[in-house]
Amino acid sequence: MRVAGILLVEDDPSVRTALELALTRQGHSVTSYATGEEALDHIRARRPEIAILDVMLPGIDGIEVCRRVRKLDQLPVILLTARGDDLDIVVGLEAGADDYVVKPVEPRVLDARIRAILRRAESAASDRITFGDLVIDRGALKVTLAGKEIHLTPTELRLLLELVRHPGQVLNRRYLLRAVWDHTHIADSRLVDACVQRIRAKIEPKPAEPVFIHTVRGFGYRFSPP
Amino acid sequence: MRVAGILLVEDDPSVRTALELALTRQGHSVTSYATGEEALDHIRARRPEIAILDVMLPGIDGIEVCRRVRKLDQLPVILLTARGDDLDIVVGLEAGADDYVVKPVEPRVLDARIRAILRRAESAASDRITFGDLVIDRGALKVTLAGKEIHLTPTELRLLLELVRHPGQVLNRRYLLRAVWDHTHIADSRLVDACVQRIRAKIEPKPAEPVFIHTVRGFGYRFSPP
DNA sequence: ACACGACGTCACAGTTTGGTGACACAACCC
DNA sequence: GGGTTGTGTCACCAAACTGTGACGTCGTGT
Repeated sequence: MRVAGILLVEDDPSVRTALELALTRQGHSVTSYATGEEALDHIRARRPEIAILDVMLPGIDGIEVCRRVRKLDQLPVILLTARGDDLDIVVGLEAGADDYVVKPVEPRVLDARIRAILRRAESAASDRITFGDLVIDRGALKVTLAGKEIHLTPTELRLLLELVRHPGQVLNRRYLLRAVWDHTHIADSRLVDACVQRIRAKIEPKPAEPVFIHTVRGFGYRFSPP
Repeated sequence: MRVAGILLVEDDPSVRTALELALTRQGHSVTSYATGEEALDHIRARRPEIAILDVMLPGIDGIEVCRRVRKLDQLPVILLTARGDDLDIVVGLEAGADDYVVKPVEPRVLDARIRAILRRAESAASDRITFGDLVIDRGALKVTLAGKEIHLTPTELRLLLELVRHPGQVLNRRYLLRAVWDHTHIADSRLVDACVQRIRAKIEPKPAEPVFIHTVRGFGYRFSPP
């Protein structure tokens, strides 16, 4: 369970409140701090979705916060600064930042950049993944197809999640047996096939021509979005 | 063996060559085009790691290329433009671009932004090798030729992968029989030949004049890119 | 030019593989 | 207990795959 939201770190109170207000208006939930120390505490405790860090901060500066964050997390980071010379940008991005934005910034632009970064980070980190009509919520353990909830049994769900964890990759039957079932299973069994078939019957519009779970004859199965 | 690199699309020849040179100097492998149509073909056929698209292009513009790319792939995209007004940026990012860079751009900065995006996209990257029009994805066990997926049977795929594992090397029939088939096979048979022939029929534009799998009379076969 | 061995080509039948539905059994819930 | 649900197994079938051998073609050395 994660608390969604933006972490904003900016020492100038007027800029801070202005940005906080603007981002809130764009529909984000924002928490803001004035120092890097507070920001690091917040990140450790609350796991925000993304951090927007001013580079010039008293104490630990934004670049350093970014470096430390990178060591412990994949948390997306946008660096924000008044200085826009090339060296600063290069240094900032090399510290692990995902984007580098020069102040003053139009709120709509910042919002668009936030969304662009979240969009990419989401596929890897989020609890909810979307493949066309198919939505898999790993947190709620729920699967919906075109808005309608699909009931999957525990085993089916585990198998589907295992396939989805490696999108586009072919997973062989032995691997799936180990990952989804207890490793105490005979190597040759139609168990995986039967389970795949049951999942298909539930999530594939035309089970005979699967769109999500593809058979790779002689090797195994591959989950790939349509 | 070549690894797919950066796709650059820019209609102004002088800017294009300048950027291509600069990026090559930074250690990237760059392919460049002047139009969106060519770019889309290239993407389908060669699966680059990242695309850098000028927004203002004759025919299909960069934004539209970006939109179409997003529909079929997770390919990272950087939009490049001379116009830097806010609305453009928002529209560009909402079309699915990962970053939006305003020209003129310092090569080091562009390089840093490329690396920042690749860093984040990397987690989803699978191991593909590209030989001209031929793309072999070892994770997905998929082979595509000029963007079209080629169906290979298990044995054909195993043989092709074995050949590709040693690009430029001549592999003799006995070795291939051991590696691809069970080692319990008679040494002399047309088996390898027949399988090579079947692969050629699928991946070689003119099977009679093979470009990928070459016969080395008296020794065996060699896979080498065109 | 000729012979010979190496390789390409092809069709086909036996085998393998995976889809499918049925079924038995265990677990679970009223 | 009686019904319901989930799960593993099996048998059967269609489709796909593959090895084989016969034959054609090509390259090479004499």
